[in-house]
Amino acid sequence: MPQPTRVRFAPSPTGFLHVGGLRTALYNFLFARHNSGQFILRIEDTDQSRKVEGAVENLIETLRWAGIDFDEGPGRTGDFGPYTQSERLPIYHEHVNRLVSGGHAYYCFCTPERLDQVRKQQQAMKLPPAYDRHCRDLPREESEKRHREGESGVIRMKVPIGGEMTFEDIIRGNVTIAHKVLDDQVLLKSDGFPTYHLAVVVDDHLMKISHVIRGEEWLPSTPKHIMLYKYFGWEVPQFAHLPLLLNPDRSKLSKRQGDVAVEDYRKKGYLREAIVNFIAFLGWNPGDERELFTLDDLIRDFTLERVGKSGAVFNVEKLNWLNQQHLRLKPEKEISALLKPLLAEAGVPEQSEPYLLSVIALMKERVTVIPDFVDFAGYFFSDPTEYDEKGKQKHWNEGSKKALVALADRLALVASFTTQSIEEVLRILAEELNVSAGKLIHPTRLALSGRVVGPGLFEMMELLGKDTVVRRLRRAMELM
RNA sequence: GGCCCUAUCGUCUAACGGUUUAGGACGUAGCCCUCUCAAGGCUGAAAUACGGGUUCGAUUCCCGUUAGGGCUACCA
Repeated sequence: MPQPTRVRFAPSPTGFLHVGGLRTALYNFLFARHNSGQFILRIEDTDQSRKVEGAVENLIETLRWAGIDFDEGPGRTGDFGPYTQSERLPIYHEHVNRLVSGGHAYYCFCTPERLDQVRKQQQAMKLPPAYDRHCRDLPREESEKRHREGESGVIRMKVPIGGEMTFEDIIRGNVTIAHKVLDDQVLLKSDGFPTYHLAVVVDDHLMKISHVIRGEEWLPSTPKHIMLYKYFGWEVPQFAHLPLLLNPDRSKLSKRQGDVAVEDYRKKGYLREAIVNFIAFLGWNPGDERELFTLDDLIRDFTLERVGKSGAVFNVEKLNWLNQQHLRLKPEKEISALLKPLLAEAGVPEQSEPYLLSVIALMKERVTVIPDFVDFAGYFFSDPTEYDEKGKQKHWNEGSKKALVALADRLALVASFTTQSIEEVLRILAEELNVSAGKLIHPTRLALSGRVVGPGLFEMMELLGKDTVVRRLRRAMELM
């Protein structure tokens, strides 16, 4: 009977969800769904000093926004809770004590000052910094006594002095690390909290995690984790270490070189579909030439075998393109729902739904993110007050003004104000005036929208309606 | 410094020893379409880091060099 697939995303609540974190969460989620397994959210808040208020709620909300829902986790029932590490302290104490009794871990009473001094000496001697194992061979009775008497200290794991460890990573194959480069890692801090290394192993085992899918930064410490599994006598899960996400200069993706919080992209008006699609492709591909994927498509096709090994640069240009693609696929009604709050915020009076839908239909192939509708299509909601300077120089002169006066007069008489009839009126006028249609089209667009770019003029005019068109045409005479 | 990982167009990537004049996408250049801008279509420039092996044959396997990244905390 094969083990059921159970994976987890285990962030620490130190701020906003990072795009790298989102990708780790996404891959875990996709892997779980693809294999009909469970996806668990666990909060790793063992560092009291780095805790950020509201970070957990923010994290969950961002995952929810992205469409990544978890089966077990904080605020959800599950058989393996609690899912927040700070609520599991007794579990870690019990387990670390087992390690001490078994001779696999020991009390260490070295002060931070001594540790610091040792490190400095090692550095001065150009030795690799590591704990000098000062307390490793303290007699058990002595250390138990000192502990009982309340002496402050930590518990460290005992790493074998010689030998090496080889483990298999689904993405990277065999990785070998010599025991001698491994430190006697602290497992339990003096504040009674476990370190990541203890907590992750205990929880992954207790929560029956089958595959540990996490960032590459954990690769060097994986041997310590495996060692702990062995010390406990537990079965070791499978590991998959994901390549890192990079800045354009190929350093680890960070603030300062652009936005790294998923929330930032959300605020900029990127679609969740585009973000998810884009993030998924940073390190994974389906093996063929398809690029447009919905979350369901990803679930269907995602496998760890097709995840790459090398870091991927987060390239906004491609995200923009993907966002455009998803925007085109998205029903106008949904775009409208996303757009309305932005319009309200910009002070645009409430529009009727059919009108808004028509504006979206006309503009959606010309925008990259949702706020572009507000920035580029404001003239659909109010008369222009400014006119493009270059456009004025190019298209606005006595001739065009005169022509537009005539155009306004004729349009005012049109009974059925449709794209076709408007175009007919304009082209006939152009012919009569013996000028090219462009000589009327460009100044008309300028007068109606204040801009030199935009959707097809006749469609735009139909949508604006006769009254508005005639009014703006006449108004432009005075304003320009 | 030590250890580990990685290395195909500017970027994301395909190729799992031969079907390859190394394919696609973004971006970029040009053309077409056209009332502008987009969208769309077509065309172009653009890569196997370097050096050794192994092999009849290496982008693909091995070694080294170089470069980049990660780790090296009582942070995760």
